[in-house]
Amino acid sequence: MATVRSHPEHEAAPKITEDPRDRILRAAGQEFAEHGYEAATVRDICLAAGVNVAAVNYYFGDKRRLYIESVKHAHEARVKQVPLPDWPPGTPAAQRLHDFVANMLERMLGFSQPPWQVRLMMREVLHPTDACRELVEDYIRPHFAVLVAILDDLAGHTLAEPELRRISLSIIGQCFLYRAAGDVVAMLVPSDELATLHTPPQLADHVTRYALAALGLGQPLADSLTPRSFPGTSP
Amino acid sequence: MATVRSHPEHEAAPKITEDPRDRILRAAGQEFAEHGYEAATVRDICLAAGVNVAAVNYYFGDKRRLYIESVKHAHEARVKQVPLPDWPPGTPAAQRLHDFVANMLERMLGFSQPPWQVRLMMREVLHPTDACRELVEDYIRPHFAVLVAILDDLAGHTLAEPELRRISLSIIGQCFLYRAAGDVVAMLVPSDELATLHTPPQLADHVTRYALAALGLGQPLADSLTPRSFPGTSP
DNA sequence: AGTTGATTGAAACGCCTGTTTAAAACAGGC
DNA sequence: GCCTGTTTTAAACAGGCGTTTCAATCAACT
Repeated sequence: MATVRSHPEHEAAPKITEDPRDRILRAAGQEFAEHGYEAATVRDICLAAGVNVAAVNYYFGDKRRLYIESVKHAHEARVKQVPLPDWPPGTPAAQRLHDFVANMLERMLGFSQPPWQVRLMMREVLHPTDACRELVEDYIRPHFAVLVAILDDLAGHTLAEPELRRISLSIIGQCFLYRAAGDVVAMLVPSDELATLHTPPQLADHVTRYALAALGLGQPLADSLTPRSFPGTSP
Repeated sequence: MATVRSHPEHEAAPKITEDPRDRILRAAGQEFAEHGYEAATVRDICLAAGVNVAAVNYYFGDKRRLYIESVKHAHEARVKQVPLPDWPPGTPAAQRLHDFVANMLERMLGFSQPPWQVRLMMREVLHPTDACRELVEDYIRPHFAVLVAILDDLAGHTLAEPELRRISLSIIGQCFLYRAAGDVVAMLVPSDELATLHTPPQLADHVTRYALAALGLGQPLADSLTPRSFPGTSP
């Protein structure tokens, strides 16, 4: 039963991952991300990983523990892939906000990394299981705290924490929509507009401008040409 | 076991739905909403509906068609339950925006109706199937158009359609987050704060204020006490 | 060589799935 | 009453699921 690895000598063969455990973890992540926990089958995972069906029991015990391990695996890989910028002291809060939003969007939508990792984590967010609490504490809450701190600076420390949290959630929600409901967004927006205006960089600009304008720190999105008293009444 | 029918003549007994077809549809909606299409089982649905397993085949053909029918069923019920306000002419756009957001939040989060209907539709948004296109065309796109029109009025017809769409999506995203990732939000926000500030009415106020401020039509969320040039640098 | 213990392989185990069958129960018209 | 068409029933079907078994294989050590 003991999992004794058998690479006693040189372990410098990082080209192809020949460790069956890692192969299973990666294949499981993709299958779980694509079909969900219940619909993904152990047989398909093992087929994709090129191992026998008994391997998943040998290395992980059962399907549930394999799932939890694969979520953690994807999560750790993602943290390494797209770390938050390390801002030098004195970086303006407005720029940090823009960087933060761009980073979040790149992490959620970017093509630079395999999409199944984010899809897997997204499933946990939408329908939490045991693996979710760990995900929140290790990954989401720290990011959330950074955003709250940026907004606190941005507002000149005049806003209470609850209000900062609400604004943070407003910003996150805008990014989240594109990740979680991207297919529907694509149906609502003309395809050419989607390709030009709804890319991660463009969206980062938009969300940041929106937030800054709402805080009274940037110029409003609509440079009011109508009287401010009854702005909406049609002429 | 037998569901004895005893209303051959007058069918004016709308209290309890005794039509097996409707019972199956409702039970299927709940099961599909809770577990998803693949994980929900025909047997559980029939058990909940109090009918034999063969009934689903008799009335709907197979599981897939039952699913599509149950999505449409829930969708139609929801449209009747929470209709958009019918604003009298001259209603200020700002108020229409607030009403629209409040309506959307009530539809997504409100306790006044069974939650499984929205959960079912949410699944379609997050992982579209055949039933999704119909949902978008009949339900989502008209609502989206209303929001775009409100924002167009609000901005005094100075913004281009693409920009109006982006702002609309920003507003929708804020509401969407609470519905789709509500569990994670609850982990990030203290529970007392959640109960007071993150209720549908409170959120409607917040999202509306946020939007109005961003458009330069309301007072900014942070009444800038810090210089506007480098607002974020810590003192 | 032979031995040991970690890995792998093919096959089988129950169990549950969606779907179908054929007979039974029912309603209404004669 | 009998007959007809619709609805409901219990039982079975073939197939896929997660998991287990046990013998075969392999690498390393004596």
